Amino acid sequence: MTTDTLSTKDKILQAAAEIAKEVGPVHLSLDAVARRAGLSKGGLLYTFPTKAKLLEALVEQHVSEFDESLRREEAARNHGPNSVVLACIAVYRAEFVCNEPEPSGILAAIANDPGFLEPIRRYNKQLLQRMRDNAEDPTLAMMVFLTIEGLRSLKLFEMGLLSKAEQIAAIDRLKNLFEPADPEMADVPVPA
Amino acid sequence: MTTDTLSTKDKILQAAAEIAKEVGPVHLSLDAVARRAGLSKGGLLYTFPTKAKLLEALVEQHVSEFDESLRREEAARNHGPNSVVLACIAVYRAEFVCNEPEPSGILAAIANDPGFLEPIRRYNKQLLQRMRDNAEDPTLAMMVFLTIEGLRSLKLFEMGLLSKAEQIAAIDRLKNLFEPADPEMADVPVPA
DNA sequence: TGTACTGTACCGTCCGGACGGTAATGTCAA
DNA sequence: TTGACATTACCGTCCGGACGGTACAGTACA
Repeated sequence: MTTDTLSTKDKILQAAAEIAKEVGPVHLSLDAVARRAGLSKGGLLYTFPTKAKLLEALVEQHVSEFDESLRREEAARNHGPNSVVLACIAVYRAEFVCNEPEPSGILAAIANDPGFLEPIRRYNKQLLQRMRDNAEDPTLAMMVFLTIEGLRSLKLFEMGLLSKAEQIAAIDRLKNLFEPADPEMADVPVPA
Repeated sequence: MTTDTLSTKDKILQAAAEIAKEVGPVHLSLDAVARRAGLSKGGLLYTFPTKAKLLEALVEQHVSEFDESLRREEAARNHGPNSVVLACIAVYRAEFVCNEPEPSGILAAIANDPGFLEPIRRYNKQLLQRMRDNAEDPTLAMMVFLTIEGLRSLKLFEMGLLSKAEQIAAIDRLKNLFEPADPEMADVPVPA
């Protein structure tokens, strides 16, 4: 039951993200989503009673998926110093290596109603705080956050500026800023 | 005449960006833009014969404004080494200090038609190339590009994560990576 | 017997865009 | 310098279509 529901939900969510990406959030219609997801409009409205609920789910899905991965990576690092920053880098690296699709759904949600930014704002605020509190060099943590945000943005808008290798190199260089055993080296970047 | 025309155009462009920001790009209607810009729908359609043309102008305006500022800053640095990166940082810093509004218009354009990403993609590709070619440390140039992109993204989505002071500090720290007279220090960040 | 849909028909609203004006200003030739 | 026409910069109205959402009858599986 739950599995079936989730599966249908996921199909819808995926369809919505795809359509938003293809034709732009403005032209994301429930009819098109239903068609792509392989069910009727009635069925779609049965699962998500309004368009707003669908968009909300799109945002929720993305944030909670990221958070789950992050917590897992943090735990794997025993919540030690810099674990939040490193976990964040690891999650982004993984979702990048696994070729996860860009979250066009979020864009669609925001385009429909800027109010959907609020939960994301809240989450990011709290995340950045945790990154800094847990990092040995808070300023550097902020720089990492910004760089990842830059990579994310490039991905979100499908700018094909950097090759996969370049992006992974950037991520790994970021990681190296934190991982050297010698703490005095923590804010010295490795040479190119 | 021309001044009047430009003024009307600018009023429309500004109105469109404001509305997009307030109600979301999806709900950006020509009627609303006309109302906000203080003219009739007919007058609006006279200035921009289609909605697509309006959105195109929104994108064009933003890109060309940035490019003009950039070229100016580059020239001020006599096109010497690192001048592109430094100019880029300076432009972003200036438009940030001057409290320029976030370019919600671009979001609106993209939301209407992802095709509007293409010119931006092209511009960014060429910009990044120029940054690297002109920089003493191309990898570091890329990192700067990503960090600025991160700050941009934060601004675009109005995440109020970093205080003004923090953002300026981040920008200036970025600048310091390139500006020290001693070239051997070029990729060592100043301590926080 | 109910949960999870399908399929269809329909309603009200909104929107982009076309169109037909019009008033003010400019141009130019007789 | 005046009358004829052109251009610019708008106004107000209308329409076809799309979209979100409702309602409801039917169906298939468990």
